[in-house]
Amino acid sequence: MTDSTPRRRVRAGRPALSREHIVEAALSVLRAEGLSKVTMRRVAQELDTGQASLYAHVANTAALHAAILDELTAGVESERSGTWDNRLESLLFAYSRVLFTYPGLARSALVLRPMGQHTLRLIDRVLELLLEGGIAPDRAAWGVDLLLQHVTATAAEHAPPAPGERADREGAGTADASLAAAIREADPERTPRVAAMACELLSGPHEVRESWAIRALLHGIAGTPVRGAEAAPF
Amino acid sequence: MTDSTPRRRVRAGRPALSREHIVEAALSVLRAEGLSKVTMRRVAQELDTGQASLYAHVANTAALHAAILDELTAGVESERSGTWDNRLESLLFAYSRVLFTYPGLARSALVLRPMGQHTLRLIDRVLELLLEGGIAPDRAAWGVDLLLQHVTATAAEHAPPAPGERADREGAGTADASLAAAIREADPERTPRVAAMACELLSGPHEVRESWAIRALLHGIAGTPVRGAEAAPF
DNA sequence: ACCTGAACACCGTTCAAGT
DNA sequence: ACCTGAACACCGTTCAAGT
Repeated sequence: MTDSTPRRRVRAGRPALSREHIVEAALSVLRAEGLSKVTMRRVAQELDTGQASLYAHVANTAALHAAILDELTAGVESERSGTWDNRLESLLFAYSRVLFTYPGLARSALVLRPMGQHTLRLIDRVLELLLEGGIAPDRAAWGVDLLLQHVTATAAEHAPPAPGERADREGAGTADASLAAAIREADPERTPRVAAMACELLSGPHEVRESWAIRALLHGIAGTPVRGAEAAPF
Repeated sequence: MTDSTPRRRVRAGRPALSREHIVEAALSVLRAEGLSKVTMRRVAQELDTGQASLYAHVANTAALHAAILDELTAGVESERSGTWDNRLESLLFAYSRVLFTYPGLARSALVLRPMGQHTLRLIDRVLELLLEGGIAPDRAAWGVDLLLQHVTATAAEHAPPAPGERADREGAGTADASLAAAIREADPERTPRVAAMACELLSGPHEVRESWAIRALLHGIAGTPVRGAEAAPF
């Protein structure tokens, strides 16, 4: 907004570097080649400059990834009709879809804790829906974290390797499969319950489990007092 | 396992390399220098060999990290007395303590999904306690995931930078602080609820929030039917 | 079958020097 | 103030050659 006169000197058509341009370039690299290629070097190359130039606008690689995720969060919206809890679920699913599209980003998100404007909007919207559902403000405030954490962690866990993200012979994609194998082959002596309940542990398509999880979270958030040390009624 | 030997005393007479020796060496590097130093090169150096040698016993770096975490999980146990839910909470806290000690490991755990014998034991124990609490088996089976996911994600989010894990001027440690700042400075126009509830959003010491979260999860798991598509009663 | 040195193909970040 | 090339200090993984 400050520079209305782009001084394109070296090479025609090359605008001055800016945080905005950098994030834009990073996004295009992300879409084309996956998060593993969103490196300072690769993004700088995309902008026809040296990697060192980016550090004037972005603190480090983690900050760049956080900025990307916040940008992608801009498009996350809930359905406009339906009950509050259905709209909330659709909002979380929309966010989940972004994270599943770029699993590497989901994996970083828990650490990055991106707090850009779009992420704040998302938090605000979740809060709004929880309050609309009549959930006590103090429980709603603590519940937001729980809901977004769950969605993010789930994407990090279950999302397939994705575009250019090392789909090796045994990448992150087989994590689910090897987990299933480990549970199915559980020793009935050492881990009797896992062995006995292998079926239940591995049952259900992802969507159904996810829907259950969100309902369980809402149920727990709504029904668990913040102050009282007394046990919740089971 | 004996540790706290500053110099490589491991493989004194250079016995054959084995997966066990490698994990042991990796653990000692972890304890001394943090996860970021648990690299194929550094561990190989610890064993006085070339990095390529490790690949005969460990698939890749991720597998090595998973093996380490499973090993650390061996010591995780619940208190022996108290109500089932208090014992469960103590079990989760014990696991949490391991993850908080090596935050980098927590950060990887969601992706790694380590499924060694000790992790299976932990799952078995959680299942046992849920069933003891009278929670329906199908809900308990799906609930285990939710509980362990939460603990892991929380450690990944909130754990401080730790030993040798890049405690830079703006490492992962300030994530919490910058998040707090972002919420406190939230624009009342764009994000009115975040601005209005900043206090509630940021309130409470970690332990209290964590205890609330686990109670909320248990409450939700116990009270949310797996099959029924009907909304849970709020 | 296991072990090894060396190489390949990358990283993030810093810094002195330019403009 | 911004930009740059070059360098520093690392990575994971592969591979041909050894034993």
